[in-house]
Parts: sequence; structure tokens; C-alpha cells
Amino acid sequence: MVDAELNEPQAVAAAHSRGPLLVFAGAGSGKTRVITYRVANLIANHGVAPWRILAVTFTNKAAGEMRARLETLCGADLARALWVGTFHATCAKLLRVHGAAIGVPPNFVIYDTADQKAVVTRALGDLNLDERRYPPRAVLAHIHKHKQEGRGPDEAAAHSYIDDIALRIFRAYDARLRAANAVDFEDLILLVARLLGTDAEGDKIRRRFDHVLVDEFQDTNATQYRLLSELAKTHRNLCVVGDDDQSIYSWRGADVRNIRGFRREYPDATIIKLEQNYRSSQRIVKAALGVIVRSADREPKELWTANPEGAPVQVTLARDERDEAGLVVETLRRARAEGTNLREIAVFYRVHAQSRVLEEALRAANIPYQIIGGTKFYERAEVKDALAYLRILMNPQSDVDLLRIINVPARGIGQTTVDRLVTWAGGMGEPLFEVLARVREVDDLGAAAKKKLASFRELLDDLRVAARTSTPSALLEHVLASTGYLRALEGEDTAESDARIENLRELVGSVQDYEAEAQAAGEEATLAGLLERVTLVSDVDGLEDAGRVVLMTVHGAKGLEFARVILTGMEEEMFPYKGVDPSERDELEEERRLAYVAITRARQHLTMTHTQMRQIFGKTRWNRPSRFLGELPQGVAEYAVTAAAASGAQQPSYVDRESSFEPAMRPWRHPQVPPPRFVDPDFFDDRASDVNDLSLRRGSRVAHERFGEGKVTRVIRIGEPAVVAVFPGWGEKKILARFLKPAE
DNA sequence: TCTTTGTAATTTTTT
DNA sequence: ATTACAAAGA
Repeated sequence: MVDAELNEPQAVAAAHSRGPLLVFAGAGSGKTRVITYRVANLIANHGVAPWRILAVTFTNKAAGEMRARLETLCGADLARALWVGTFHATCAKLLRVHGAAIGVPPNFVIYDTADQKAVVTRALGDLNLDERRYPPRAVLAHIHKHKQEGRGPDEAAAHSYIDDIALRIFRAYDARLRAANAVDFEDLILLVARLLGTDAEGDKIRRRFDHVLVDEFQDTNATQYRLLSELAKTHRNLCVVGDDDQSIYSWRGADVRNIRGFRREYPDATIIKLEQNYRSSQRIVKAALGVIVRSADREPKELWTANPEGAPVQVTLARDERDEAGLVVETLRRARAEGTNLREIAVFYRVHAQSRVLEEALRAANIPYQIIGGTKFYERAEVKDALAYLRILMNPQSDVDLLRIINVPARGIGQTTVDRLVTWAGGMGEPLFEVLARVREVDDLGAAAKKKLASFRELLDDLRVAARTSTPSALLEHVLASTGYLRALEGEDTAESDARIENLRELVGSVQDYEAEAQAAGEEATLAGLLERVTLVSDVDGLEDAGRVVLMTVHGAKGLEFARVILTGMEEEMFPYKGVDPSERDELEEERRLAYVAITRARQHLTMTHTQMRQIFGKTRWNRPSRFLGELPQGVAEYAVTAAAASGAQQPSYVDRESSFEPAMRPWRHPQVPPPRFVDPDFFDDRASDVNDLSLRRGSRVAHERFGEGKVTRVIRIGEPAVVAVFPGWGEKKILARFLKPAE
């Protein structure tokens, strides 16, 4: 049925009917096509009921696209019956139905990062710990790491004093979540994975699905992996699709080993590699390969394309970030003049901090743009306030929400009153909402405070009555009016308050959208459904504005494609980005994959820019061009320099880089300037050579008098040949080659 | 309770 | 450079 539209490996993957399947899908190789065709095939030719198929993605956008394509392929009715969703949304759905078995009531709320931080802060308070000594952000990262690796507070073990404290915070945090009947993002996965481990309820969930398909499998963490293997335990119909080369979220717990080790876990898995790229020009594919082939430990694969050679990649040097922004504007103008729609163009950067200058230049040049990322709509204070009201109506136990709105808008309930209330409730072990009903019994509260608290509780009770009969949007409007929230904002009458009011209107609008969508899908629009949606939805999901250039970080670009891409800030320290501590090998590997992802987003045109100097975080830095530029193969790129950079008096310190950088023209090179003495040795990567019987290569075994035997991780120069080598027990050392001997 | 001032932090952030 | 957030002051 479908074969004519698929190439050979795609067709084999799509036709696979049962058992584990691993698909390595190179960038632009049509993986969504394979997944959707396979689903269609299962339904049409293998008699699988659509509601017994689960397809999991990481983003709502990916889920939406998949669903849309399945609708075209299978028809709207069948497609609607399929389970297509993100890990989190899918688990939330399952947890609402099955959570009771592990003590999670169906009206749980999902706490986002800000809420979680508030819970940590309160947990620290419970334990009398100093917030400065245990920054909530760091604590939260620690807790998430445990949860991402499958450990709840009971499984996490303490190995040291610090661990012990961390563990106590973890326990207090989780206790607070359970008391509030709230879950964090990690819990959604972890709790369902745990449910699957229970006999009765676990089997109930397992019996729902005959087939499980996973997109972007390289981004799964240990808990997600466990969830998947539990789900597929009986039928083993687990199909995972991903690309280890595009693994860029290890810092968020993703573990590439899941995809690299899949064939070990499932020795009978069918393995298919999609290596033909349908997206990019030959030159762009070659550029991407130049970067990724230097990656260590990758699954061997050969990305290729039958597309035309295409235009050369443009590599341009600018003087500084303002000059670079001017260059971007110029490139956009020219592209527009050539007839490219602005929405087909994207500007990427490594960190958000780079966006500001670009934004200013675009605004000055009157070029419409849209920035993805940064502060998200649902994270704005007024939106969170409004949603907190809704959440407390659904789940009155949610203390974080109650505390957020108890004095918003100001109703004379001060910090002292709140503190006393919290202390009292903490002692009673009761949700604050309950205590509000019996506020008279709280001894250390003044009469005035009691009165205000009682009337706040009355307000909430009235709203709860309204909640039973109103639609979500009507309820929201009612909340905004009857709490005086809107009135308070109107009273402020500033530009900022106007913007906030506008945001609230937008929120009401989006709730109405939700209701319309729910109706179209034949479902009831519920408060729970709405709240789940708003916490599980990010801004990238709403990206389809016409006629605007898109600005985003490279991370934000994953999964997208554009006719033309401008990749900015291609300098050492910017991209690869280097934090304070000496670059970890793994981190560099991830930067490399990130560069690969960035390059492979482009269909026809790719421009890469770098600067001689850049101001970032208030400091001026002179950086050498990114090593990734030096890795572009011969013939794919064309090199240029802006006028400002060419005329610059200062000589950047990177002129001595011909070893790996071969521009067709290098007008910025001023030979009279001597090369700097202190060249960063790390820059001279891979200077493989032989010195006195010693093989200086990455991976060679060498011996040192003091450190013993070690392995070379990098060949460098410190005025003379040298290496970076790892010695067991000593760690990484930089050693001159003449102090080394070949290992026995 | 609200304002001001000071301090620290600032990769990336699918949910 | 910017910003966010906390502590101290009015």
C-alpha cells in the first residue's frame, strides 16, 4: 500500500509487524514518516485496533504533527482513537485513571518548576536549613536526578553526610508534594513506572496497549526507559526511533546509552538505519558530517543525500556582536529580495543572552521576528496567579497555590499572618485550606487577621460553588472579576499593568480555544483537562506565525527545519560553550552533536557567523573561531569578512590557526603580527604524530614515571608535542611527550 | 505594606 | 549589562 512512497529501509521498518524494532534515523531521513506509516500499516494490514497503539513523543508539537499526519493517512476517526502524546501527557492520563492504586487521587495537580522551587523552599524550612547553603535550584536538580534515574525518596541512598541532608530534603519535598496531592514532571513518569511494577494495576495498564512506539528515543532517561520496557514487557512490541548523533539533552537526564544499548537489552531486535537525508543540500550534509564524524562512540552510519550540491555554506567573520547582527539583517534582506519568505528562515544562537543584540538590530531594520523561548507565557506572574486560583478550586490541598494567591490581589493578609497560619497548619499536618475553615481556633492570630482569613475562605467557597457549574473559561472570568484581580490591575494603570491585563485576556482566549478543541474532539472541557494542558505545554508548540524570522537557541531548533539557517556566535567558548570548569570530554561531545543538529536544520542555505570580539555578561572576550568551523570539509564553505572586521585595527589572537582552518580567502590575516605565545593547547586537537617510538594518538597507551600507565585523550602542543592523558587514580593530566614512554 | 537598595547569578530547559 | 530576588528601611 505504502511502499511506493518509502525507500527500502523505510519500507522495511514500516512493514515490521511485531517484536522489538530499533530505527536509527539520521537527520532529515524521514523518521516521522516511518512511524506514521508503520502505525497505519499495523491498523490496516495487521488488524491492530488503533486504541491499542501508543505513540510517545517528547514535545506536544511532535505529537501534534504525528497525529495530523496519521489523520491524513488513516482518516480522522481512526487517528482519534490512537494514543499519541508526550511522555508526560500520556502518563498524566494514565495516572488519573490508575493512580489510586498507589495513593494518588485523580484530582492531583502538576507543579511546574516554579512551584517545585517553592516546595523545596518550604521543605528547607521544615528542616530548618539555610536557603543560601542549599540553593533550591541545586536541591531541585539533585532531586530530579534521582527521579530521572528511577529513584524515589525511598530508593535514594545516602553515602555521605551531604547526601544525608540532601536525602532528608528529598523526603520532605516529596512528603509535601503528596500532602498537597501534587506531582512534579518527573513524578508523572516515575509513578506510572512504579504502577507498572504493581501486579494488578500494572497489568491493567499493560493490557491497554499492544504496540508502543517512541520518537526521539535518544532523549529518554532511565525512568522513561523503564516505563517503556515495563509497558512492552508481555508483547515486546516496542519500536524505538532516534539518532544518537542528536542526543543533546544529557544535562536533563537523557541517557544516550538507552539507544546505544537497546540491541543488548533486546538481542532479537530488528535494527534499521535510515541514512538517506531528504532535507538538505549536499554541501550542508557534508558540513554536518565534518562535525559529527569526529564524535566518539557513535553508532556507525553514513548519512548521504541525493539532493543537489546546493549553495556553499557562508562563513563570515564580523567584528563584534553588533556587526554580526548587522550581517544577519543584511542576509535576511537579501534572502527576502530573492523571494524567500521570512518564516522559512531561522537565526540560531547557543545561549539566549545572544538574542538581545539581534533583536535590537531586527527591530531597527523593521524586520518582523519572533523569539522562541525565554520567559514563557504560562510562567508570567499574572497568568500563574489566575491559574493558581483555578487549581486551588480543583484541588484545595494544593498549598503552593493557596500561598500564591492568599494575598493577591492585596487583601491585607501579611507575611506575619501567613507565617503563623503555616506554623499552625504544619503542627496540625493539615492543608492550609482546611485550617482556614477553623481559623478561630488558631490562638496566635489577631481578630483582624482572623476576619480577613475567614473572608478569604468564604471567597474560595463561593468560587468552588461556581466551579461546579461553570465552563472553565466562564469560571476564569468569574475568578478574575470576583477576586478583584482585574480591578486591582486596572487601578494600577501603568504600561505594565496594561500588558498584564492583555495577557489575562489572552489566557481567557486560550481557555476558550481549549474548550472548542475539546468539543471538536468530542470530549468534555474540564478544569482538570485545562490545567493539565497549560502545565504540559510550552511556547515552542505554538510556532507557526507567518512572515516572521524565528530566533531561537540551537536546542529549541531540534526537530525543526528551515530553508535557510543563520547560525551565529561560532566561536570557541560560545559554541562549543564553555562554562567555568575545564571542559569535560562528554560535554564537548554534546556540543559537537548540538552543532550537528544546528547544521542539519537547514535545507538550502546555511550561514555561519563568528566575531573577533564579543561582549557577553558585561565582559569583552576575544575568541578564536569555533573548532566546528575548522572541521568543515574542503569545498563546502565560502569565507568572507565584514567591512568592519576587515578594517579592524586590533588583531585577534587566533590568526595562527591555519592548521585546521582552510578558508578560501583570509583577508583578515595580517602576517606582520606575530602569532601569540599562549595559544590554548586544547585548540590543537588531534595532532596525531609519532615521537621517539611513542605513538601520539587519541587512545594510545602511555606510561609516566609517577602516574603509571594511562590513556591519551587528546594530542596537544605546549610549545612542544604533548598530550592530555587519563591516569587511573590521578585523573586527566597534561604531559609533555618527552616525559612519556610507550606503555608495556 | 510597600519601596528601595543591594547582591548574586547568568548554558541549554522537550514537560 | 541585565535582571531577578532577597533583605532592609520608610
